Amino acid sequence: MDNSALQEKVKSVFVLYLKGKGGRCTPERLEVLKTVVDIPSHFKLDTLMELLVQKNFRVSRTTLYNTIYELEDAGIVSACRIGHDMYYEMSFERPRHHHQVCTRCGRITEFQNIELDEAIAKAKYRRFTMADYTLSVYGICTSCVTQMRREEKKKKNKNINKQ
Amino acid sequence: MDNSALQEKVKSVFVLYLKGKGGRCTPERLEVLKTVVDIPSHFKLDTLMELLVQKNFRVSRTTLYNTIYELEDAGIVSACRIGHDMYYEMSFERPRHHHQVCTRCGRITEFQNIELDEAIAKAKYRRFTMADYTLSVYGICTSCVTQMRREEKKKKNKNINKQ
DNA sequence: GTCAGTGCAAACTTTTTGCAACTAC
DNA sequence: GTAGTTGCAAAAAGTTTGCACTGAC
Repeated sequence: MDNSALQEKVKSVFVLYLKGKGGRCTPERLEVLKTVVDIPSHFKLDTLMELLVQKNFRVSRTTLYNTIYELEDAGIVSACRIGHDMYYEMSFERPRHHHQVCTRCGRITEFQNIELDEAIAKAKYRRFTMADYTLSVYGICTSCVTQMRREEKKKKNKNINKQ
Repeated sequence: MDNSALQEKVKSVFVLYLKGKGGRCTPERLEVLKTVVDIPSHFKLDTLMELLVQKNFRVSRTTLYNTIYELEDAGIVSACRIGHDMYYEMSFERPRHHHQVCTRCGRITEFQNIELDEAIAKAKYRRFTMADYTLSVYGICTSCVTQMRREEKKKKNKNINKQ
């Protein structure tokens, strides 16, 4: 599906959702949605704000929060806490994925793993019916490992020179 | 291991950690640690504050944050975001577990699942070395399901009486 | 015309920071 | 004695709320 087709589809879902609850299709909501759909992965509310400013579309923080919550409710956007920050991302028709957080550089990347998803879906829960889940994995990304090795080498060389 | 043995063990770990980095064993830190060890599961910083107040032990918020961060660093406490709130829990010598969050009543319970842990440990990650992870499962707990059914029944009965 | 939605400012919550006084070592 | 810690108060960051005005229906 190309971007404009996705845009249309998501928009119609949101419009239907709004109609269903007696909500209104304001230009703010539609523009926020459009911007969100164009973001390829997770984003902070601040980033979304900036993107809208870049488009010369002024929205208040209040409306941004309001709209994001509506989008969550409509099942188009999902929220997740990573570390100390709140991130959002379009979840509509995106395959499920998880987040890898590098505890050194802070970069957050995504990975998919169907076996894992199945294991979580099949797991037995205590007096509980699972509907959704978030998995965040913490560790070190390979580029940080490389960098750390390089730094260590430098340190060792310095020590040798000192002796 | 009974509670006082655990208390001793955890304390010695913390003291060693503090010595190792040239930190100091202040009465505040030791009392916070003792209180944390006595909490059976996850807690908010505010709850910890209240428990200390109940003990007539005055600590400032600043010190509480400071100490919790030290405890995290020492590997005694781990932090996790659930929904909009930050929780802490003693992780020292506790088996790994995950959180089930009921999206209706907000109650957070724990569950263990070794197969899941193994699946996560064995999973292939993209340019990344996994060190730790958090899994939060969202859904409805059985007591909420029961309550919802009861309410639905009541509603139906009302409608029948109206007709 | 009506009522939901918007934007602003202010409030609120949680966490961080600067600094003087204190105290563990 | 001295450096790490504490507690306060203020600042900062993120989110929510009250309210008058606006505009989608």
